Amino acid sequence: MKQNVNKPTLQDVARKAGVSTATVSRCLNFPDQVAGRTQEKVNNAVRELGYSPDFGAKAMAARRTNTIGAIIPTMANALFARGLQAFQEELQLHGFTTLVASTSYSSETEEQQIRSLVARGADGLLLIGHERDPEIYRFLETQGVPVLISWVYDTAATRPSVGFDNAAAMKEIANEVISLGHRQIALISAELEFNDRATARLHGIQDAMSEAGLDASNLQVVETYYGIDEGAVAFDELMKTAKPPTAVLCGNDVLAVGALRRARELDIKVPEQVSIIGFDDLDLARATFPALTTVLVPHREMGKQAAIALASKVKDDAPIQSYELKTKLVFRDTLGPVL
Amino acid sequence: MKQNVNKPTLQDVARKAGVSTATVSRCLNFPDQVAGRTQEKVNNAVRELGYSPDFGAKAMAARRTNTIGAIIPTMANALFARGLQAFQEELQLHGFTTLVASTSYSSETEEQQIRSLVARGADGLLLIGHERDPEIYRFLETQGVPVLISWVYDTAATRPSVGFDNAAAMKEIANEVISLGHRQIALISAELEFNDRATARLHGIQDAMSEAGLDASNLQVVETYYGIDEGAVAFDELMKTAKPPTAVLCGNDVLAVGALRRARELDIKVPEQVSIIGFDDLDLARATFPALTTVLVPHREMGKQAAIALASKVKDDAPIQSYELKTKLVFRDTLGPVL
DNA sequence: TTGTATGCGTTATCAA
DNA sequence: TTGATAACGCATACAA
Repeated sequence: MKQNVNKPTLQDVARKAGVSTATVSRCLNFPDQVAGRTQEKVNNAVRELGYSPDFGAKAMAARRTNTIGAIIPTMANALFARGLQAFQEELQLHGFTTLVASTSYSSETEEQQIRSLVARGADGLLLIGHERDPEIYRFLETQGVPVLISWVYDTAATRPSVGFDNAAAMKEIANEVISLGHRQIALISAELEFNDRATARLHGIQDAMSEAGLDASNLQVVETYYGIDEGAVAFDELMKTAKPPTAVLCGNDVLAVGALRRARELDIKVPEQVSIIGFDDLDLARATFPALTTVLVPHREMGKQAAIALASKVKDDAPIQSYELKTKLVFRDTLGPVL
Repeated sequence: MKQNVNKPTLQDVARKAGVSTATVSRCLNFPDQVAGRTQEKVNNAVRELGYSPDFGAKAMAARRTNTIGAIIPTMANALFARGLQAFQEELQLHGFTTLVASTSYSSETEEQQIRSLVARGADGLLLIGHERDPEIYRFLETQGVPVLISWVYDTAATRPSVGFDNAAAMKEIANEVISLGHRQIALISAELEFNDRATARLHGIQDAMSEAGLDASNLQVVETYYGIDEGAVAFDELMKTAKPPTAVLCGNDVLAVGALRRARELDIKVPEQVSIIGFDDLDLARATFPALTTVLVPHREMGKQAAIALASKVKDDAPIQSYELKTKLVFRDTLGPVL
């Protein structure tokens, strides 16, 4: 590669304005320390040259980047987008830029992304879920990069987190399902490995069932990727088993929408023949027909609180306070009693 | 802020391994140029110290970052996510990292993001649509950062692009609508200012109508943000007008899903009473009931081709070839004849 | 195969 | 209020 155009540097601006580089730097960062006339000269030079400071050089000299990294499993659906948006907006208020990376639910990719963001000088990191190789946590410690875990709140965890109790949320809706007479229950879940949210949700159902005296064999679990089509396929699978479930709980709304679509294609009435329950309460959940019964997760609030916690940690080295958000059942039209 | 932990540097590694910094650098970047025993010593030191190279310093010294920036209007829905994912995957194959930023459809924010990514050393940039302040294009030229425009293909444009003909795509579906007898037509569009895709789609409809001898007054246009709820509100508005449309074209599937939801809430039969047409053919379009008639945009292929074009431009300074992708009408269940 | 020395673009310290 | 200059962490041309 050749870089045939040379980006203007502080030097160039200084030369053009007839001042020193130090003055230009000050003029850009602390304008009040510079005389009005000098400011003008500098600003003109900056404009004429189309100067833009080099981030790398700046980071190196200033020893901080005002950048926070966020690593989420996927951008392919609205699952994380909503919370992330709020996270980003709040951080901007605090003067931080957010760098986003996604992992496609691969712990290997996540590790790469973590290293990449740290290398890029992220002053702090937002990660989803606790579960990952201890080696990574060690790495982050030696690098001195503060981390905040989100999308989960687990009192048993050693690290601070801003999120909700995945197990309790799922247990709550499972209790409703059971109280409506459902005995054959299924869960369409994300892959469980390295996904403590998904695992916790499964445990929530198992808890509810065992408390209701239901045998574990009454629960069928299908693990799949997140996606509408995947939800449809999983639903198909479940309906073909010897004892098809009368209630299908889904790890998220996207999967539930897929299940709902396939139910319609198979001419299975929802909720008369099968109940389908989502998780997250995305916009999507109200767009289907029948509208999806689901669990509301306050994503925006979660993103905002995570941003506040991380910003104050990075700026003032304040210890991160864990913060629990409450989920809420949203009853719409896809959950009904067993007939 | 205090950084109480000091990140290990090349120096530290070199000292620990008992070699020079140059050797460490080589060992990390060109392992074959280093003796086996030396490699071991260095790698051990790297591991023990948890060393990770400083991106800023690296970029400054190497004068390139292997980073491509992509700036999209929003991450809040799947509209851009699908194409971006493919873009990113392809770039990774070519050894590039992708940095993503979003603008919330604000041209001001877009300018900030462009400057930010350039400052961060992006070797190239992917931008959506042609229309923006000429000043920005000048800036990018003085910075020597190659730009590729996507999501549009416009033979009239001076800059190379990888995308599709928005006007033609919308015109094609509008022709179908008109041939089914629709005379009162509406468009629920994104805001038109600084959005040449939305503008082109509007023109496509206008073209089709004028060719069919329909007066412009038969077309109602509602501009709104992208979102399911926004689509619902816009549909509401349209149905309250003196001459409600019999066909509602939407700038994208997300708006169409919202319109569809509101139609159901208002007990308006689709497509018997009103036809609703989407754009993009997201997964979403098959999840609704009735399933959405829409225009397929090959997002993944578009992202991939954009990545290929941009990568070869950055690596080999090859001129960017514009590339046109074809859209396709997808007839499902929301478009019918006027009864 | 390895080491030395220099420069990358910026900030920040110290003088003037 | 300004200027000279020393870091910052790394890559690389050149020497050994």
